[in-house]
Amino acid sequence: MNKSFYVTTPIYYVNDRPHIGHAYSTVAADVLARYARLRGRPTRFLTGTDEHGQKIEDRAKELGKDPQAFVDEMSPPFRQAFEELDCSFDDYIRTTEPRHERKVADLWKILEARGDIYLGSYEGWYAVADEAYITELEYRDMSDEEKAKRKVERKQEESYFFRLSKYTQPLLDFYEKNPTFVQPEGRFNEVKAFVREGLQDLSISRTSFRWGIPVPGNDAHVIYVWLDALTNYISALGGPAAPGESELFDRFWAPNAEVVHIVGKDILRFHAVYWPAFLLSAGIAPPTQIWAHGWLTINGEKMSKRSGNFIPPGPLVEAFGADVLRYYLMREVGFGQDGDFAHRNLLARYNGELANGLGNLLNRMVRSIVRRSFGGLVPTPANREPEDEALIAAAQKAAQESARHLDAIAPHRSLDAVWELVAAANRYVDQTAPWALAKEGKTERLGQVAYTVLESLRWLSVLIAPFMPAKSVALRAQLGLGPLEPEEGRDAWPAAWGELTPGTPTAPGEPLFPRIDAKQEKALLARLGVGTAGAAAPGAPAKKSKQKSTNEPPKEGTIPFDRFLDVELKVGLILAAEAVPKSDKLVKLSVDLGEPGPRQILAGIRPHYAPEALVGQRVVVVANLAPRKIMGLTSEGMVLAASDTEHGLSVLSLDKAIAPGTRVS
RNA sequence: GGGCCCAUAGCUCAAUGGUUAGAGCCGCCGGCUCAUAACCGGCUCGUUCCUGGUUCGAGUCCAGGUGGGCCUACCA
Repeated sequence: MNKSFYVTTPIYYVNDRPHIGHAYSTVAADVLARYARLRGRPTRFLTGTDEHGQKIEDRAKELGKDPQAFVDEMSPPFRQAFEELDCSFDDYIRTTEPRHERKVADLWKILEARGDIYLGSYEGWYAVADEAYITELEYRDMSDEEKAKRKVERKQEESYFFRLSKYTQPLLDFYEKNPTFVQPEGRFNEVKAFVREGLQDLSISRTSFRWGIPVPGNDAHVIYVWLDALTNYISALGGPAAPGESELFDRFWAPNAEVVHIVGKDILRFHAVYWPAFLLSAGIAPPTQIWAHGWLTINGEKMSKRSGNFIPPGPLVEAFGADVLRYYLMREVGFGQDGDFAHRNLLARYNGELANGLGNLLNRMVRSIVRRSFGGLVPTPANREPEDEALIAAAQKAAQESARHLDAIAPHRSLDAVWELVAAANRYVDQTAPWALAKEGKTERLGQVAYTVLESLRWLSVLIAPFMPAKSVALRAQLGLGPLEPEEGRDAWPAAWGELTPGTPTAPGEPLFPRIDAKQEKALLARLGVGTAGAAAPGAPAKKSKQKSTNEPPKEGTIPFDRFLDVELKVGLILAAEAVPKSDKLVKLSVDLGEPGPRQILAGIRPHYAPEALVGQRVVVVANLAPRKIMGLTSEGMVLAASDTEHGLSVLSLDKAIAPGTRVS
């Protein structure tokens, strides 16, 4: 278990402000890092920002700023947000730092020396927002809104390519040998399926903008942002580097090190396919594991700036404290699954689990029982009764299980296991009824009972430490203990019962988690700008719903009327039709939509209709569909049709001569 | 079109092929009173999506179907 541990978050693109999703990834990585340190493992935790690319260049220009000045302004809020969240990163890398840029160039030269880089040219649809070309199909399947949002444009440029195709088989072999390389497993299946289809060479340079790392030996090109960005994971360690050249690289990117990249499911392919391919080419071992977590919705709705549920972590930290937010994020959502961030649920968990559960346990014992009966000193344990043994067993089980789940990167399960102990301890207090023992003057037994609970609390202070570092310190302070001080090589996870020293003065203090009553709750929610409508009821969290809220929340599976109106259906008169050469299905139609000129629309109806039979037909056309290019031809709309296996396909047509261009409703 | 994943209580989720399918939350009833209107106990709610199959035994394995999510592809 003394393998060194290197955990990373994605580096965050600075064309955005920090939000709860960034917080989620980073907190998860922090929990793993803090846990590893407690276990005595040499640990390194990296986060940072991704600062190159066209989007940044454009945005800076819009603002009339130098790109460097712009990113210098945008990066610190991330760092600050993570500091506020008590994230214990050892390094914060920015891709505009010289230490990084140098290493990206080094990696490029290595790939080039391997013969895996060549100069070619590339034409396709380019999504400026993603800094990536998208396939013809992706383009076609994308809504207009989406295209505008992602700034998709046609582009041709000279480009360097990485021989990704060469790595199809090596990657498949690598996956075979590393069956837990990608987690969760379902995501790994998707990755494998993608690679199995065969990989295309990857364009890894751009000439269309300047804000990037220049290609070594050809200043006309800058290096593709993903090659740039992914390299951060090693550049921050001083890699690529020959053995002995960089101590960090030797230590944390070594055969005996465990390297875990925490990523969002949206960037899995870059991490699970491109990144290991680059590394294989460079003769560097790929990471141990890529963990793809899911997305958070906010009170049941997709997070977006427009709908006002773009949640920055700052106000939440202010309202609840970093630890509570961290706890909620890690407790509520199964890691790897999508989940919902619901303010109501946060409050429910706060009161139910933190205040009533752990907070009250500490309070009833330290501030009341120990203070009154033992003058605030940790009592001396006496003979153990079976019920005491049961609680000790519960503590041991909680420690083992929570560790097991953290080892498996299942933080929510880990907390589940810890709260089993909280519940067991509260039950134990009820069963043993220390107040009755005090009344009966059974001091010895009372001492044993109190000690057992205090020692359980000490264990709990360690078990919660990865999740709630500040609360761990506060809890330990009340027990008369100093903060945990992890040391490499010393496993601090609780294992031995009875390390709490009798006679230690406890320090009863304010409640660890003061209960939030209904009135405060209302005020808090108002301050956070959360209405009652959007918040899920406790115990009945909203299932993720795609609807935007309107006056009356629409029923599941329905859309509001105005959404329907977004689709412009019109009567179209087919003026001409011909089969598209080299296509089995496509028919090229010329359709009158009552506009100055006819539209060219492609339809996959060849097997069911002879082209000439279509001429003169009045059909229903989606008139405001984004144009799509299919087999080199542009289609400016869509003809509605229905099909089943029995009858084949049937085009919707009108039985009266309604004028072309008439709106269908 | 191809593929992957999922479906268990009102909600969120557990259950190496092996008793009577569990836990938390919500709800109801009761107890206790050291404690933060906290804590503890009890109760209600299940055709484990459907139909078949394998097996001594299926929530679990297999086939098909239904519903949902996702990946992928020259279906608008």
